[in-house]
Amino acid sequence: MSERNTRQKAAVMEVLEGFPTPLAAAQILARARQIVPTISLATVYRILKGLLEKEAIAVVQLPGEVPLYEPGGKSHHHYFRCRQCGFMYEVSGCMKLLKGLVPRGFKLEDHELFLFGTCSSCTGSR
Amino acid sequence: MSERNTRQKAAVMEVLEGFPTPLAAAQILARARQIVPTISLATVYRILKGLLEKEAIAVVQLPGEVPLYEPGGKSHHHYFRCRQCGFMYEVSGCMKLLKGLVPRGFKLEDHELFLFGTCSSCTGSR
DNA sequence: TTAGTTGCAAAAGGTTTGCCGTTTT
DNA sequence: AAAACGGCAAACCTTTTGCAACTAA
Repeated sequence: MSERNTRQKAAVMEVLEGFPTPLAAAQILARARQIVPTISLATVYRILKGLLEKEAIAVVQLPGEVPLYEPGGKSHHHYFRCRQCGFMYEVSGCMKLLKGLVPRGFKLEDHELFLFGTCSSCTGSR
Repeated sequence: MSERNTRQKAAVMEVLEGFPTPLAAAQILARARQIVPTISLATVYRILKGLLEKEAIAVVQLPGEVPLYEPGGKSHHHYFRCRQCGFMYEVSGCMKLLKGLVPRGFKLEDHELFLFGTCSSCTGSR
């Protein structure tokens, strides 16, 4: 038989879509429990896995941190993480300039970019 | 008292410096054991931690993979990982062009970039 | 009815820590 | 001799899996 629509799946997607930044599995669990109190962490992981395969969500893998999840379908983007407040700002307009970085004969298929620094709220800039 | 010079530390550094690409903790252990057969994984981790603090080595954190370690003191660089053969090619000449990506008022302090694709050996290019 | 799902608990994989005996200085 | 250090095993954390009970269709 085919895939079922369960309260748990709906809750996970609702959490992901209702939050402005990517979330870790544990955070998703906490928020999903406000909707379906009995949902377990194992279920969250299983649902995330399924959603990833369907590309309904995407993973954000900051170096050295646990994976974060966000709704899929967004256009190509990267993140700027503020070291002061921890907030992750989406950055778009990523250049194809990267192509110039690889030697002749190399085929660049994909890339991952993370920016770190201080956001305008934290620097006091306006 | 101050830091000691042990065979284990020497072995870990020797492994790291003698290898062309970054290595994972488990790989470092395997190779270090050829020098000091009794060295343990816990010791490798403790030594790596100490070397990191002194910045004698650096970590390479590919998204979704275990941390890799390389000798420190290299100039700013990134990696191109070939999806066919898995080899990691060092890429330098990273642009400050990134600065144009962040909004006004944001202070860009650091960045992490990973390139993925196929290397020239694997494409058959010459 | 019944195959996909869920919860729970156990397992796994990687990294860290406590304890105590060993080694460098 | 003493402070560091190393080995071993246990602890930790996050993610995965086995299994019996549950539930959407």
